[in-house]
Amino acid sequence: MSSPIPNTEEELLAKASSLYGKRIGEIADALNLCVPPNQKNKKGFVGELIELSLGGYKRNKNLPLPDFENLGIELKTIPVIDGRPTESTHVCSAALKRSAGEHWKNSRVFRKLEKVLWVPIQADPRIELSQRVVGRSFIWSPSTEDEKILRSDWEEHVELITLGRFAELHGERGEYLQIRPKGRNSNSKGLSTSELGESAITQSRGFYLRKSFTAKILKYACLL
Amino acid sequence: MSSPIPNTEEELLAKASSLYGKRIGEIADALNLCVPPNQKNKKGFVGELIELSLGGYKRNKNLPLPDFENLGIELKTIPVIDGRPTESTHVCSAALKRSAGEHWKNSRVFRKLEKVLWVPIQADPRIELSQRVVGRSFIWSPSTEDEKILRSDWEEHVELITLGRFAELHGERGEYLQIRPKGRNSNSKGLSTSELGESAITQSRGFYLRKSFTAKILKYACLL
DNA sequence: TCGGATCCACACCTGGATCCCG
DNA sequence: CGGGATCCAGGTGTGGATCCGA
Repeated sequence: MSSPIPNTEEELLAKASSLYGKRIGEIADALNLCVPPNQKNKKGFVGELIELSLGGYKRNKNLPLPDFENLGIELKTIPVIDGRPTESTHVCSAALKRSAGEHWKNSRVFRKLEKVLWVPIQADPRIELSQRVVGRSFIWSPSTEDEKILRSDWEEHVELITLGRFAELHGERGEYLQIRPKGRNSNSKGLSTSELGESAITQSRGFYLRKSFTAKILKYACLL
Repeated sequence: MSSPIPNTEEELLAKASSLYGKRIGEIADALNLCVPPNQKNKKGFVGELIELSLGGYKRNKNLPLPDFENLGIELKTIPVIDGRPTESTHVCSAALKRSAGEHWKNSRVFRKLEKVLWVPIQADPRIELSQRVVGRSFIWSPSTEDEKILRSDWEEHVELITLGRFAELHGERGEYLQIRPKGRNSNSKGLSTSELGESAITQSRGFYLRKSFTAKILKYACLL
C-alpha cells in the first residue's frame, strides 16, 4: 500500500525528487487512492498523500515528533503559483496549558522546523486537483538569522500565553511566525492555564509561518 | 428532550425521589430513548439516562467538575440486589502523568466524592433491564472517618504513581478505594511520568470504591 | 468473588492543511 | 490579502459503568 521508510536523508530526498513533475492523480493511483474533486472537504489530502508516498506511515501522528523520526525531518507540502506560496504554513498547535520552563530548543515549533523537506505543489485553481504537478523538493533548515527571528517571534507569543493574555494573541504579531485560531471552528475551545494557575476556556490556536517567510525559503532554494 | 437544571440540592433530591419505583423503560420513554436489551454493549446507559432525567446536561463531560457543578454534587447510579451493591463504583480516571504537589482536597477523587447523589437501581439479572426499578435516592458525604480512610488509600496509590512503581498498582490495595485497569481494553496505554520526569507507557487505570464500602453507605442510608 | 478486562459516547488535541470575507 | 474560520482523520482521555474468567 505504501512505500518503505527511507533510511537516510539522501534516500528520502531522492524519493521526493522522483515525484517531480508527477500529477497528484498519478501518485494517488499508485496508492489506490481517489483524488477528491476539490480540497474544501479534504484539506489535508495532498499532505497525507505525499507523506504516504514517501513512506511516512503516520506512525508519529499526534506525537511531537518529526514525520521521519529516524531522520529528524519534517515533511511540509506547500501550495505554489509561479514560485510563490499561496498559503501560510501550519507548524503545530499552540499549547495554551502552560508547562513551566519551556525553551525554544525543546519547543514543538523548533523541533518541527529544525529540518524540513519542502514539497512544492502546483496550486493554480484553474487546474483540476488531480492534474496538478509536484515541484522540486528540497531539504531546508533555518539559517542562524532565520532562527533568531523565529525564536524572537515564538518568545513573544509564548510570553502572552504565559501571562494569560490570550486576547492579545492575534495574527498580526510576529515577523515570520504568527499565531492564529486553529480548531474545528470558532467554537473550538480548550482549557488553558495562566501563569498563576488560573484556568480558562480559550479558542484553540496554532503556529503558522507567514507566506512572506516561506516565499523567501522557496526563492533561496531556486538559487541553489 | 431533557429536564431543566435543578437549582438547589432540595430540588435535585426531590427530582431523584420522584423517580422512586419507576421502571427504566418508563423513564426512557419520557425522554424518547430506547432501552437496550442488555448492558453488555451499553454499559453506561442507565447512568446517562438518570443524569439526563435529572437535568444533568453533560455540560461537564470530560471536565474535572461534578455533574451538577452549581450544587457541587456528583451523581452516581449504583446497581443493587437486596440492598447490596452488585458492582464496585467507578470514581474517576487516575492521572499517571504526575503533576507535582497534588493534594487530597483538590484531587479528582475528593472532589468527586465530596457530595454524592446516590441513585440505587435494581440489578437482578432475571429482570429485563427496562423493567428494573429505581430505588430511594439520597445525598451522602463521607464522614470524617470515611474521609480519613479514603485519603489514606488515595495517598498510598498516589505515592506509587509518583515513584513510578506502576507494577505495584493492583486491585488488592486500598481499604475503601482501589485502583484498577480502565480503558478501551488491556492494550489501552497512556503516557505516564514519574517524579523524576521519566516517561513510560502504562496501562490506563481508574479509581473505584469497593463494594464493601458502598454497601456500608447504602446500609447507613436505610437507617436514616 | 473480585481484580482485570471490556464496552460506548464524545470532547479534546494534534497533525494534515485550505477556505473565505471584509 | 491576510487574519480568522473551517474541514477531515484519528488517537487520547474522561466519564458513564458492567462483564467475566480463574
